[in-house]
Parts: sequence; structure tokens; C-alpha cells
Amino acid sequence: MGKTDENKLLKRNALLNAAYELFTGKGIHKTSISDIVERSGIAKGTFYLYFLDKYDLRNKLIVHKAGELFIQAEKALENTNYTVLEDRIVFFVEYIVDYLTENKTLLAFLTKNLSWGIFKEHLGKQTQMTEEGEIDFQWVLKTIFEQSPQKFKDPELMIYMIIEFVGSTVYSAILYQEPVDIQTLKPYLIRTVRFMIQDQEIIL
Amino acid sequence: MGKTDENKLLKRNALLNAAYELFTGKGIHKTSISDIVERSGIAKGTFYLYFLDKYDLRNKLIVHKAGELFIQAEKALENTNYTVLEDRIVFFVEYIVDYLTENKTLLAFLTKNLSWGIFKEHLGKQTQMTEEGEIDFQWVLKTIFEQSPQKFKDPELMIYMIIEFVGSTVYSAILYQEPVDIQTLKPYLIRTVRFMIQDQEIIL
Amino acid sequence: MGKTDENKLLKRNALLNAAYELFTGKGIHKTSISDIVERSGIAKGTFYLYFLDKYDLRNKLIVHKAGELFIQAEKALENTNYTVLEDRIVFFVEYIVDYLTENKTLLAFLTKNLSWGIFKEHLGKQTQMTEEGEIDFQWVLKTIFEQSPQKFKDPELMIYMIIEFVGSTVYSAILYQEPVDIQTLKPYLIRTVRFMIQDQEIIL
Amino acid sequence: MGKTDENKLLKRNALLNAAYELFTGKGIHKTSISDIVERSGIAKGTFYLYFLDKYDLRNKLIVHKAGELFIQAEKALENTNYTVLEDRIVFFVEYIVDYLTENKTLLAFLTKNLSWGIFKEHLGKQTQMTEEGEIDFQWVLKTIFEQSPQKFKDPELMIYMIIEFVGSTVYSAILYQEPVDIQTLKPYLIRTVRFMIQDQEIIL
DNA sequence: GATGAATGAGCCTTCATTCAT
DNA sequence: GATGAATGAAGGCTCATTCAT
Repeated sequence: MGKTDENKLLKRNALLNAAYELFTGKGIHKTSISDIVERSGIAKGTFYLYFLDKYDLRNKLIVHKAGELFIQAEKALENTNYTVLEDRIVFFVEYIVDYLTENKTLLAFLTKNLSWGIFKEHLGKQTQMTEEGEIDFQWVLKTIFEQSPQKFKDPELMIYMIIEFVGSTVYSAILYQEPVDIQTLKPYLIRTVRFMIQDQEIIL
Repeated sequence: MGKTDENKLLKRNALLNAAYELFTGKGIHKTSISDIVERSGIAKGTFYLYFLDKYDLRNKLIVHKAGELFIQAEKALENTNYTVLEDRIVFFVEYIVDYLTENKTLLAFLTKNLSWGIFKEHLGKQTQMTEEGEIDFQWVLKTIFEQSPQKFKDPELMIYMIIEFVGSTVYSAILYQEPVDIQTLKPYLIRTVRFMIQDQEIIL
Repeated sequence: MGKTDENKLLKRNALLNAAYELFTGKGIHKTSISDIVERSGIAKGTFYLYFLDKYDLRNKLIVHKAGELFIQAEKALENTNYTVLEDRIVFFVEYIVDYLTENKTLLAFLTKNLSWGIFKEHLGKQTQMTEEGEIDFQWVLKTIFEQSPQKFKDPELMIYMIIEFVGSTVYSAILYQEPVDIQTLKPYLIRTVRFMIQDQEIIL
Repeated sequence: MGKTDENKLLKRNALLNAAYELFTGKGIHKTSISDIVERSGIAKGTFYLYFLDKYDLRNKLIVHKAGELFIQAEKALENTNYTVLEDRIVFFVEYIVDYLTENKTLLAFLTKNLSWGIFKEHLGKQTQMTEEGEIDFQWVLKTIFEQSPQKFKDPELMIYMIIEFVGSTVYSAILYQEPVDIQTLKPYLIRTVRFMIQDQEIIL
């Protein structure tokens, strides 16, 4: 990587980090581009060399943050001995719920911004840069389902329902303990997720 | 009601209606107060006699629209013979899903704005004016659960999970047929809702 | 006084009092007519039955407050045995300085608003309603100078210089003890006032 | 000075000049920021790059204008042979009175806005840029009093009384010839100033 | 006389975006 | 590529004043 390219990456990251702090701190709508460049110590005009506008930056930030989280969960999963797909999915869900319970800022950012649309479009299609290389989520998911001895009627629908259910349900419980705290919610959550999976399973 | 009060109600409704059209049309953030008063044919200053700002209006609009919808579903439910609570809830959910399928504008408005917080705070505590009188949702729900022979571990949690699950899941299916269309989704939806209820049921 | 007239006076006074509190509290420019009528519990439209606008009210308030103060000082003077005009003026000045030292709100209001122009126009020409009747300051001053055995080159100029000097000098000393406190300032003040008087005196 | 810095100074001065004309023309409260930028031919947003608001601009304008005047009076004083401090002060006062008599706009602006507080805070502490360099008024005054063979009880109080007396007294006389014109007032003014000085002088 | 809902002109301020340096 | 001063459209909001009741 040349010195120029390195410098470019530094600038880009400075903008992303400043934006993440501001978005989670006072919300995206009260964050101006002036705020972002001021906090990152970069000139205003430079912003436009890296992003189209505030929302372009946000989208890239979501993909970045959600990708990191999924990669971590994936790695953790690989260190387990779970082989049954249902167990693997439940582990994955639990890992993410626990992680978000520890990291409320990330939770707030993701639930306000992550949608199935963005998930499919970016996390699914694009490849993710990791330290070990790249991950293609679409491909990973496909592989997982193909390799599994259990078969499902509509895997994508199943994933969709789980993501939406967990995502929408977890937010208020973690942040406000409303209507119950996350520890109380979790057993119901897990059981429901297991039901969703079994409901889709094709019994041979 | 005096002529003045009548006129005030007219103005308030004109603002609410104009705002609803604009919010659903181009989104709340691209809708300015100028837009709202212009469309409703009311002077700008008058806006501030009825609402604190755009977001105050939005909150009142959500409560109004969601209230209407719930009252309708409630009425329809009363015309059925369902007595088992599980069946009543499922009917309620199906009614709302069907209604939102027909009325995509309302769907878009509600799913983008309705949260458990607003539901609890407004729909729960305040009473709703209807043509036949007022409805206190908190009280209605409480009564329903008390009168039911079936008992549940945590009724509020159950309602919460159902609302969040249905609300988050239905949006993309109805509007974009993604990942599947609503008719495909519905059976899974209903089965999962039934599971959630049974999972909370106390077996005597 | 009829019941209607009585009511009118009540309303007028309510407005004057509310305005005085607001003007001294947050300044005239940050006080709106809405503020005044709200605090006085009177309808907005009614304001315009009594005053042309905020500044009309202010002028009437100044005349009212300054008049009260001068009448008090005048009364106190009559209870003394001072006969020499110089002594009488000095007593008058000291009385007012002491009074304003005790009543900083009035001081702030008057020094920010009272000018020679208003003094001449209103306190001089108009008559003041008191409990014992009316006082015409112009006439009082004229009489005082005519009755005095001491004669002065230009009595009006003398009064002007004393008022402006004392008025401008006393404010910062009382309120902020800057550059010195009022007790330190007073001897110099008095001596200078005496000089101003002597400088105008015609020695026969 | 680079081209950019030069341009910035031009913009700033254009705003200051436009504001001065408007403030003296129709008063600060009837002058809007829109008026100022319109007259100076500068975009509205640019105003906020240089000043916080209308009042921030006014304060900087007062300091600027009063500073100019004092520097001129100081220069004129240096061209005289007056050595006795009393004579030097009297010359200074007369110079300023004469100057303001010729320049009624400046008079109106300064008497409405200049106060002892601003004088102390800005003219006293900060240094003034002149063509020949900078002047520190605090230091100049201190030096003058230290070098003078005559000593005074409280030099600051003396200056305060003179400034307030002259400032408050001169306005109406110059602008409205009320209660007398400035030429009639001047002898009394000067005599009183001389008295104030002598009254503070320490006779050895 | 009294009311207060309604008005709409006009203010301050922010901000995404541009472009000369 | 990087900068940041300049722009001006657009938004939120206030408020003196009017007038039908």
C-alpha cells in the first residue's frame, strides 16, 4: 500500500469513526457534515472526496459495523462443536444478543439503521474485508444450508423472520428493560427461534 | 360545541390530514412545516397553536391512526364467535395484517413510526375517542386477560413479542414481496404467533 | 368612580405591573406583548385598548415610576427645615440616591430608560396624580426657584446637569461597585453637585 | 498577508461599515442581519463566519469607533505644550466634545452604546491597532498619572466621573440644543471637570 | 368593552455544496 | 488531492396586530 493510499484510508477511517460517535451520540439527523469533519479534523471539502453525503456514509458504516459483528459471531461459532444447524443458529443468535447487551451503543446504531433491505443488498452481495481475507455472506449462508443434513422449506424466509424478530424485540429490552429485561426475554426468544427453525424443517 | 371550537377542530384535522399525506408521500424528514401549512391552507403561525413542532404532530398522528386501526379490529372481533383467547388474538393479528395489506400507506406510516414505547405510553394509558364513546386500551387488555379462563405467565411480554414480530416482519413482505409475499409469509406468521401464546400459557 | 372605570384602572395597572416585572426581569426587548398579557391574566386584544404598543407602555411606566420617586423625595424634603436652595437640592439628590441604593430594580429600570427628553416632556408638562391630588412638576420647579432668595443664571441647565451627572454616575457604583461603591462615590458626588449649583449662582 | 486573508479583512470591514450606517440610521433594533448583509453585498451565511450575532458585531464596532476617537484625541494632545495634568485632561475633553459636535452620527452611536463597562473591559485591557502600532489605554493612563507631578486620590474614579458626566450631558445639547446648545454648555462643563480634578488632587 | 384564535411577514440560523487557491 | 471561505436556499419559529364573536 503506497503512502498516499495509506493516507487516504486514514482519512476515510477518521471520517467513519467521527460519524459513528456523532450518530450514536446525538442522532444522524442532528449530526451535520460540519460536525463530522470538525471532529475528525479533516477539511470540509475533503468529505466529498470519500462520500456522496451523510447517508452514503451511514450506509457504509452500517455495513461495516454489522459485518464486523457477524464475522465475530461466525468465528466464535467455529470454535464450538455444534453441528446441528438449529443449534448453530441459536448459538449465533445468542452470541449477537449477548454482544449487543454489552455494547449498547452498537445496538442503538444497528437497530435504528439495519434493515432487511440493507442486509440483503450489502451484507449478502458484497464481500467483506477481514484481516484474514474476505467473506461473502451470501456464499457462506448458501454453503451452510447446502452442507447441512437438515433441509428447510425456505431458508431465506427463515433467516428473515429470525433477524426481524430478534432485532425488533431485543432493543427495548436491553436499553430500557421494557417490558422485561433481556435476561427474562432470552428464554422466550430462544424457544421461539427454535420453533421458527423447526417449523421450516423438512422431515424426511 | 361552539362555532369557535368547531373551527378549531377543523383546523387541527386539516393539519393532521395534510401532514399524513406528506409524511407518507415524501417522508417526515423531507416534509417541512411550510409544506404542511401550505397543503392545509392554514397560516404558518396557526400551526404552532396546535402542535409544538413536526414531531409532536407526528406522535399525535401515530396515536390517532393506530388507535383507529385497533378500534376497528376490536369491533370486528366482537362480531365473531371466538372465545378462546389464542383464537381471538390470532383473529386480531390476521385482521390487522389484512387491513395493512389493503392499506399500504398506513402500513408504511405505522411501521416506520410505531414503537412499543409509544404504544404503551399513548395507546395504553390514554383513552381513545370513538363514535360510540371512549376506549381505554390498557383496561380492555387487562379485562380480556382477566376474563379469559386461560392464564399466561407474562401477558404484557406476550403482547410485546407479537406486536414486534408481526410489525417488523410484515412490512417488507407486503410492500416489496421480499423475501416472500405476504400470503406466503402468513401461515408461518400465524403458527409462530400461536407458538408464542402457547409458550406463555400456564397449563393447569 | 363607576364600576366600569374601576375595572379599567385595574386592568391598566395589571398590565403596568406585569410589564414592569418583565422589563426589569428580562429586559424590554426580550419581553413580548404575549408575555405581558399572559402574566397579567388579560386577553391579548385588551392590551391595545390601553396602550399603543410596548414602547408606549414603557414610556407611561417610566413617567409613573419616576413621578412616584420624585413625589416621595419632595414629601421627605418638606419634613426638613432646609431653606437654602442648595441644601434642598442636595437633600433631594441624596434622598434619591439612597432610595435607589435600596431599590436596585427601580434603579436599573430608570437609568436604562429615563432621559432628559422624557423628563421634560412628561414629568415637566403633565400633572401627576397623587393621593392628595395632582402635582405639576414644571410649576413646582418654577415656584421653587422664584421663591428662593438665591438666583441662578440658568436653572433648567443646572437641573439638567445634576440629573444627568447623578443618573449616569450612580448606576454602575450601586449595581456593580464599579469603579467604587456608592458610599465612596457619594461625597465626591455631593461636592460636585454643590459646585454645579454655586457655579450657577448669581452673587448679588 | 495572503490573498485570502486580505479578502477576509475586506468582508469583515464591509460588514462593520454597513452595520454602522444602519445602526446610526435606523437604530440597532430595527436593523436586521438581512439588512446588514444586503447593504454590504455579502451572503447571509458569511455574516456568521465573522460575528456571533448583531450584538457581537455592535460591541466590536463600539470598541473600534471609540478606540479611533481616543487615539485621535491622544495624538492631538501630543502636539500641544500642556504639561499640567488638569490642562491635559481638559484639552482631551474639549477635543472629544468638539469632534462629536462635528460628527453627530458618531455621537449618537457612542452615547447610546458606550458604557463604563465596555470602556474598562475593551478599551482598557486590549491593545488598539493603529497605523503606527498599538496603544494600550490602560497602560497609557497609568503612565500619565505616574509621570504627573500632581497626585490624585483615586484616578480611576476621577476618569469615570468625567466620562460619565461629559458623555451623558453632551448628547442632548449637541443633537437637540436642549436644554441649551453645546456652546452654552461648554463653559459650565469645563469648569465642572476642572472642579472634579481639583477635588481629587492631593495638595502636598 | 373584552376576548383570543388567526394571521403572515419577517426574523435568525443552519447547512450541504462549490470552487478558487 | 486537500483545503476552508463563501454561498444562499430553506427551515423553524416568533410576534405584533386584527377582528369576528
